[in-house]
Amino acid sequence: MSKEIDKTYPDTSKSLPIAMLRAREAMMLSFRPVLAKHGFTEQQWRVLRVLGEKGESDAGQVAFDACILAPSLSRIIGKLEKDQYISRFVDAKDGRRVNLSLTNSGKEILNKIAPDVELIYKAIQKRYGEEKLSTLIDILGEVSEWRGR
Amino acid sequence: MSKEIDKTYPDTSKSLPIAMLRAREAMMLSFRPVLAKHGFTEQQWRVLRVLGEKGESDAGQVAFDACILAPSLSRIIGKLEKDQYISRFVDAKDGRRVNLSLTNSGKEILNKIAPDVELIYKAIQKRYGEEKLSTLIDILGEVSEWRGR
DNA sequence: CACTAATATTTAATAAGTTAAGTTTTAAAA
DNA sequence: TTTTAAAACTTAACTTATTAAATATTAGTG
Repeated sequence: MSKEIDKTYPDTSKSLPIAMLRAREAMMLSFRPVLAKHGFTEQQWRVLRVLGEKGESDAGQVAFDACILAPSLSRIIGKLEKDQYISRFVDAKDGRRVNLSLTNSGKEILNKIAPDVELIYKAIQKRYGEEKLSTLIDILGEVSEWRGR
Repeated sequence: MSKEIDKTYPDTSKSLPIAMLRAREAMMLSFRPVLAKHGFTEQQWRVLRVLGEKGESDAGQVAFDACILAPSLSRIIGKLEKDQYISRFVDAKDGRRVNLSLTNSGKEILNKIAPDVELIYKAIQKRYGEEKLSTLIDILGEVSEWRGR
């Protein structure tokens, strides 16, 4: 009877959450400096992008789309509003809801930064191939539906 | 000439970083409560797991393996050491390096929590199939090599 | 209509992420 | 050897994440 390691858990290299973390981090190392150059964090950028895509959306939906928890979003939109990139106004029909949209200034900065970001994305696509990345996104999409056993 | 949207950036649904964020978040919604039940955060857990796997490792290596930046790790190991789950000692050969390892208490808690975590992982595997998940991990591994354009 | 429950957001407290700067120790150059 | 540069880690300052609690509004009940 050898003195073995009690290994009831998988190697970290086979951990899905860690694998996703590493892959994401590798990409963000390229994206972050571009955003930083314009004075934005990745979270702020996600909020701007989501609003640019949807035009107008309530805070809850933006939180979901940008993958940011409500409490974090509250402060993020607080700053973006202060900096005049977004507008915040209470919904007319439901006083609990807060609707958000880009200001002109917000649209301008979005269109200004987007090409730089897209450039990096294109380089990634070129290296790994659209098919592989699209497979990746598909599987990630499926796994995103996971809602606990 | 129609009044089109200036769309030089992709839909957020096609953004790889966001896709990875959402997929990871879906999983962590299952894992986090288990860790929280035992009083650990996911980052603390990653540190414990990495040390359980490697036995002993310097801070820089642990930071890489656990996907945590050095400044964050400094604080995390500060707490784990205070709580007696890990030992921290300066390397004999290189005075700059700090070596880390699990205490007995750390090993115990690791072996106590691991089965609960593994249970969830098995459920995920059962639902999506090992092949698909292994494809996912493979592609994520490739993308992790990305080092800027 | 009064009362209770549910929703949407915000505030608060603690932990972690990110960038820059600071320390200490080692390696390399002059 | 003295000086400089590099490496490993820590500290600091600010932003974000996470959980829980608080606020305000709407919806549902009796």
